[in-house]
Amino acid sequence: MSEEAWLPATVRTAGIERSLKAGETLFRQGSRTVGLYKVLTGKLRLTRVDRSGREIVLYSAGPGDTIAEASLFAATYHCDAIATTKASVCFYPKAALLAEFKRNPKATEAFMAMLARQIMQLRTNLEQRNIRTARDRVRHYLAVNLAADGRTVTLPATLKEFAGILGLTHEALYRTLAKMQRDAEIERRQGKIRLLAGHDPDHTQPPAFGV
Amino acid sequence: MSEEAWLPATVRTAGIERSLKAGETLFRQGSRTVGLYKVLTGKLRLTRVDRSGREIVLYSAGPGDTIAEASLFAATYHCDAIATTKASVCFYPKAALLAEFKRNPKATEAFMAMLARQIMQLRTNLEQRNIRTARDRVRHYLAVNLAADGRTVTLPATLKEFAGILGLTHEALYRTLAKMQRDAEIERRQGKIRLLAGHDPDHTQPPAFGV
DNA sequence: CGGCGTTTTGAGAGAGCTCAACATCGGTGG
DNA sequence: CCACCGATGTTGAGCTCTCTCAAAACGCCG
Repeated sequence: MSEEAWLPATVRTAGIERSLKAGETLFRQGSRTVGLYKVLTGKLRLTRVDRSGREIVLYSAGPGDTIAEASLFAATYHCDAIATTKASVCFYPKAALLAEFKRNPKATEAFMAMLARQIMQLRTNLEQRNIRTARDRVRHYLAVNLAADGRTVTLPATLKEFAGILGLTHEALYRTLAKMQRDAEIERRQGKIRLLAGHDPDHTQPPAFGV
Repeated sequence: MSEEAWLPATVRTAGIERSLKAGETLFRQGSRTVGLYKVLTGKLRLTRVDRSGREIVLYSAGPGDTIAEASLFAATYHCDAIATTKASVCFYPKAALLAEFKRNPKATEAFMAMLARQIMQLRTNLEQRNIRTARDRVRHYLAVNLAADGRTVTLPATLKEFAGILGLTHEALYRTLAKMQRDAEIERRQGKIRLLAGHDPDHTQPPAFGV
């Protein structure tokens, strides 16, 4: 997840850089955990393979994101990490981090907060997967990932990747986006989507009180 | 999530018990966070309401589970907590916990580990939601929730609740279970499901290496 | 210029959702 | 003790939506 601040300088310097070619594997589900990684450049995806051999995307990590944090406390990784594009990561050994946490409460709290944020993010993803129609799923994604202007969203590099994140086939996504364009609900330009007037996003976490 | 050990005695005693009637709300999405809760008896469900007004279950918490941990670091709760049955919970004020974490590294590490486990759990749920057919979803649930004997699974109190956890309509679940019984894949007896021979569960996290 | 992967569009089929009716169970009150 | 009532459990039929398989532009890179 995107969080720059939690790594104290002492640990940051212990990081070991590594670069990966597109398609290269960083770690596999089941292999022993050695530490966590921070994405410097490029994109990695965290995936699992279901029983029908289909690859499902658990998370798509970009620069600044940290991956495999949860594995700090597990013996083995619980998903695959594969480079989607050429990428470079920084590796932080498990022992160094745990030692640092023992010493530095600040770092600990920041790390905990990051884990907490990640949990919320995952809950949001889970919510997303419960939406049945492709159109509403796209809408939900847009609502959650709106830029500061409240009108545009930057899409993942390829639509195929986007489809994977949404849990749709790419065909279904193409069709849905095309339909939404025809209906003047969105506008697509160079990897960005713009919501058009009359189609305000519903805020997934409204400041709603009251029973 | 189920974890008994992370609460140090000093904080445990700061807990305030509270009981809820079936259907009563513990907290609502959007309201200010005051702390986290541990379920003592009964069941609570964490839900969100999607735009179509449908309630979706993010998590179903039973005795021993802790809920709203992530909210420790957030200003507002990000989902609803509603008692499914008559229930009692123990409330731990945010400030007390944070203070304890500053003092007690052991507690901190245990809490972090719990967050990490929860992340893994959520990833598993996410994986589950990617399964399209009801039958495979049930199979996946069974595989992940098998008791020690490797053959039986205790279901949630009602099938409706179970359907919610699986992200299916209750009708679809009824039909699927009935079919699986007809096919002699499972056996249902008093709230439990038993896998029958010839239908070994696939282990979702196999000790698989290779590649 | 020739692959190779992404982007599109087409047609068909399967699976769950929706709406609807009915059975069953447990608790409540007459 | 029994009738009533609400919620859960169960089954039926039709519909809609995505998935799947297929094929064809399009873009990029060697």
